[in-house]
Amino acid sequence: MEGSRTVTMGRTSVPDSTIQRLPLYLRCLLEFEQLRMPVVSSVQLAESCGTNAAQVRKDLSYLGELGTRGIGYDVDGLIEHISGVLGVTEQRRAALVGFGRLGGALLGYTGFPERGFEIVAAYDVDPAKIGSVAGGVTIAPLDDLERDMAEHPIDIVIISTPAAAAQAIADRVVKAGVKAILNLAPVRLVVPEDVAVRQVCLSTDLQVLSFYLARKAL
Amino acid sequence: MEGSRTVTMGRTSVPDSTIQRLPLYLRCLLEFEQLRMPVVSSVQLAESCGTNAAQVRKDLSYLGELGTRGIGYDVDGLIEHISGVLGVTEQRRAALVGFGRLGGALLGYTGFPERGFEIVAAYDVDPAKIGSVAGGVTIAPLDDLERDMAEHPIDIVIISTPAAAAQAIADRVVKAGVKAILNLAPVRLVVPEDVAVRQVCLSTDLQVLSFYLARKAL
DNA sequence: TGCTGTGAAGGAATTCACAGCC
DNA sequence: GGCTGTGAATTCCTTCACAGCA
Repeated sequence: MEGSRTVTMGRTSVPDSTIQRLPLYLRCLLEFEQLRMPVVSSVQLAESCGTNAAQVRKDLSYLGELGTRGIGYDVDGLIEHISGVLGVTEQRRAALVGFGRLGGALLGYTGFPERGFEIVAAYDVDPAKIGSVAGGVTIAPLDDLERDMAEHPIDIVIISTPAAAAQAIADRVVKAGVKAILNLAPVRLVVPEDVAVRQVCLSTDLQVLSFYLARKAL
Repeated sequence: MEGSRTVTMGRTSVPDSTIQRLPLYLRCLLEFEQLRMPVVSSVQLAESCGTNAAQVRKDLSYLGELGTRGIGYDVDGLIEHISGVLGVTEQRRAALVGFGRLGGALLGYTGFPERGFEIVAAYDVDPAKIGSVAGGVTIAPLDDLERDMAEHPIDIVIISTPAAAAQAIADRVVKAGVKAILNLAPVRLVVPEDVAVRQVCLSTDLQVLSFYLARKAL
């Protein structure tokens, strides 16, 4: 990852920026579905997710000819299709490493399953935490990680350890065959290029906001 | 924000993409500082934050002529300068709305102050939570929000309520004069264009990772 | 007529390559 | 010689505008 710009997809290729918007489209479509709307236009979809209609049409056209001219997009069909492209039609198996406050919050979060994810295992090094149960999983010692993953493969690992421990964890899970990591620790992970990493850092986002405040005040 | 691409900055303008990398540079520079390195080159900085040297030089050049040809960038000076541009030289005051598991984790997080932020107030609607203390602040009833903010202005509001409540909170804090919001609820907030919003959604990131897994498996 | 799908145009961001300075 | 700063070139993304179809 890190450097890749587009991803081959069937005969054509989907830009990275489009991929990042697909989850957003999906979320909006699910709202339209709950409103019992059978069809949406690119204008409606754009409005509900804060883009413009041309963007929506271009993005969706990368996935195929999903709409009907003169009518719009079938909501259920589009949900189905985008879910398929994102690979969340069946549940993805995630594991959590680092059962601190943040890790605990994630284990308790009930929104993942309906978005295609389930946290099926959690690990920590602290003996005091091992054995406790949260979100339906029992915290296991970090040493079990490799054995567990060999028995029950994991799609995505979520790292919520302190910064200092994150790289070592990444190395271990990569060696265990994991190809996708969500990193919540404030460090840039170094991984082989066939491993996808996404970095979430609230401090970074806060600093970006701070920049806009600073500009505004000038 | 939402739509803005570049931001005027003195006589010139800084691309949005550059701004998003500044916090990353800052983090790496702080590591160099701890290693007692007085000077870094664009190559070193690029390496430590996973970009390339040309990118680093371009980005930094938007902020002024901060380096010395033949030598590199003065670490302390650059930290100072970027902190200034990001507006985190003095502590920013943040307030948290929604003291659930995630909100609690944020209040407990000790990393914010060293990155220029302090959570100075926290609110919730649940009477059972009001009055409890976490991370040095007492959870106040949501109704106190406007009065508190009138007395002690807040720079940034962090919304960690359920999705359904987020927009109403946003409306209230915007009315109270807040110009920057970090939204952790999985909904697109609608705000006036002079208000900056950043959306953090782990499900979205997980789905993007899932996409890459799906492509890999094809 | 209404709305999608898409080539073409326009605009941004990244990378290149080298002039300019230490 | 080494490294920054930056116009120019390239690549990527977005927007436009309209052809094509229900």
